[in-house]
Amino acid sequence: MSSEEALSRDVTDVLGYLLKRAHLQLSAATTLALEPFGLDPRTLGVLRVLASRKSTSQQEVAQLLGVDRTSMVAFLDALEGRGIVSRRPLAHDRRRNVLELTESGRQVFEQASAAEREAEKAYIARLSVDDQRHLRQALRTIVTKS
Amino acid sequence: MSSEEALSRDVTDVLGYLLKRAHLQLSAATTLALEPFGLDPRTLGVLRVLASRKSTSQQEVAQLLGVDRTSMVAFLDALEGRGIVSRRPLAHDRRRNVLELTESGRQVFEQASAAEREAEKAYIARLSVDDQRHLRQALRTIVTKS
DNA sequence: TATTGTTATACTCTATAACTATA
DNA sequence: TATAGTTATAGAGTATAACAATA
Repeated sequence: MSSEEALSRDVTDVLGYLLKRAHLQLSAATTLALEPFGLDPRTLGVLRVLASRKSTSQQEVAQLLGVDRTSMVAFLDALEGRGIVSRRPLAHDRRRNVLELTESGRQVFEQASAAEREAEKAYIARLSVDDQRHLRQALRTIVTKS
Repeated sequence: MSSEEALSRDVTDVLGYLLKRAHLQLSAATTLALEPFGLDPRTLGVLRVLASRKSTSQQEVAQLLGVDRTSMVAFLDALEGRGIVSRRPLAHDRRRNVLELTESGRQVFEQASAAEREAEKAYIARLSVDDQRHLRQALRTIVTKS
């Protein structure tokens, strides 16, 4: 590669910058949109996993979200304290906790999920509908391993 | 929004997840690719700014990269110690430091920049060339403010 | 002996405030 | 008084190690 080529590379040519900035910008917008519900994007992610499964353990949620199991404890302490999630030992393996959305937890989740979706829509509103679809699909493709 | 709609939303439908994961995955790959040069992606970003400008102050670099000016100090301490960047007070305003890539710094930058580019190419290799272009363009569009 | 949840700890990254030297 | 660089400090987020209860 010639020196001129390297020199001509702008910050907005660096994919890492673009992804980082896009993530930070959207994250800020989503955080704001979720504030009225007392949730942040990561906590909503926990609720989403719980909403999509009949019964889940803390470790299972952690693995699905790609976070450490120790990170789950504080999340669930807060969610349980607010009556959004119930946590009780599994009958036939008392090491595991069974996690479930409460009825009010499910309502909070659905409202907050809708707010998150609106924030995303607003963030990519400058793209055509086709470009929005292509962006999502391209990200899915590169993010999916193997 | 109906309950079924909210429930059907998978993690890979959430744009925030996709952007976060893509950023983390690419960041890991780029970090690995830059290791032989003793650089990480953010430090290479500093070098890129210096390579593209005749003369720069620490504050100017910080603003261009969107980081705090206090973050620059440690980066530049390390880069100066390795003889990659020179730092001297500006003659007619001795509060400011003039930052410049040294000759060997420029070589390191160009080699590392090429390695970064290769890592990016590999990361999005599963997309068609057209889709790669569209992805970059879509990200530029949404990241660019106003 | 291995696993789940928990706690304590440490490490990275970044932001805030205060200090210095210059202007 | 305002600004550039610096330093010290604190906060968020995450990872590691060790522990108790259970299998």
